[in-house]
Amino acid sequence: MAEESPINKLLAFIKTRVNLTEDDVRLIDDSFEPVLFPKNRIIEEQEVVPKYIYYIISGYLRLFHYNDHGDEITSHINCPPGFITSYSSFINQKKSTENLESITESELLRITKKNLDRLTLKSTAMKDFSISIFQQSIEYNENRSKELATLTAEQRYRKLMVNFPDILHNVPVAYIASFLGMKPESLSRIRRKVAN
Amino acid sequence: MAEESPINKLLAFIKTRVNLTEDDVRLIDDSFEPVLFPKNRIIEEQEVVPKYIYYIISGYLRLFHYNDHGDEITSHINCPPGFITSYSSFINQKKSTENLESITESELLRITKKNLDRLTLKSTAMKDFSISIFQQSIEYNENRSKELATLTAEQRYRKLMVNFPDILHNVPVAYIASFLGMKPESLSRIRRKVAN
DNA sequence: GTTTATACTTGACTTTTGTTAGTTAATACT
DNA sequence: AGTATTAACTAACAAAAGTCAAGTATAAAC
Repeated sequence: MAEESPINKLLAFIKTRVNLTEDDVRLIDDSFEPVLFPKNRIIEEQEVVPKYIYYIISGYLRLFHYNDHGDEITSHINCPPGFITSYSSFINQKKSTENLESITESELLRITKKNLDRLTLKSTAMKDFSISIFQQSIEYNENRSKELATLTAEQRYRKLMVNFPDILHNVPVAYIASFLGMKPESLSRIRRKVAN
Repeated sequence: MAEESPINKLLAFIKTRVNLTEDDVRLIDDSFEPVLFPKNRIIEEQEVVPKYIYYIISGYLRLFHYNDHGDEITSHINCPPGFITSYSSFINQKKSTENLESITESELLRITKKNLDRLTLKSTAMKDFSISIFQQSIEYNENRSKELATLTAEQRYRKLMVNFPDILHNVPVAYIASFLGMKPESLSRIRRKVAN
């Protein structure tokens, strides 16, 4: 029976989507590097080419940037199981407009673009898996756009609570408000209303 | 000197991103099919797997669906130069949640998923080009999410006018309002305000 | 443990956007 | 051309979300 190491968790996640040979498993094992970050650590910085894509073993992370007034805008929040990076910048290996930051202490598995390319060349299963991850990112953003365009602030909050009920215990409400496209004061009011 | 046929327009567009061999050109020529649609024609239907991705030679098109109240929600509007399809559904060849409709009379070049796969297998340039189109779609939706989350209705309208100044002469304001995530009455008010 | 700083909430008010209903303008039909 | 139909605009009001300025709770620092 497989030990619950970070790599085994990643392998289990990959196997929910594609079938892996023993060679695939060895390649994956060689390509990903485990890292641990304390809370509130900037992991990838804006104006810099993102070096890694990260699989989240534990912890909460976010992508954010500064708007014209110097306020932080949180564009993405994620937790296990899943990957996080500034996707379009990582794929194209061009400067990111976003910072990647750990919100809580985070156990991650990271891989460089170069090693991911090597991995997807050597393993057709991993090529399929990689494509599925980026397709999922397209779907995610199409859906996020749709929700922001059509739902009220309260409806967006309710959907988030259904999909990520634990987020409130781990992520500051100011980040959540920004991610949902509203002010912290508005989220506060909505939370009070929804609670009763 | 190249004639301004639909295929030559597409080739010119592709050449702005990748270099094409003579073989590539021949393959592309064989793979895309020119089609003409009158205005207000449903080209791909929701609940059906999208058959083609379309390169727009002329005309305006949109993606839309019906919400719980039966109202049309326009999630995307496009015009030349560029492609249009329900991306995530087309890539995965699964049922779309969106209708693709011509807003004005539209000249298009279409290609099936099967032929696109064949084309990208035979031509590395077209593989690179294809990837760049899907990467652009990721960037587009990331940016659209950001704008919907952070900009006011008026700011979103102003940005659209800067980027697509001709859209008002070709697309009903009701579609534009829906696309911008507001009601037609709000857009009407904003337009009057911005005009003065 | 007390203090300090930060995060979150609350209330009063303003601004923005949605709603409803009526009017005008544009388009389609015969 | 004249009528019917649909699209777009307007105005008055309601609801939602933002702003500003407190206050309270929570967590960090000493």
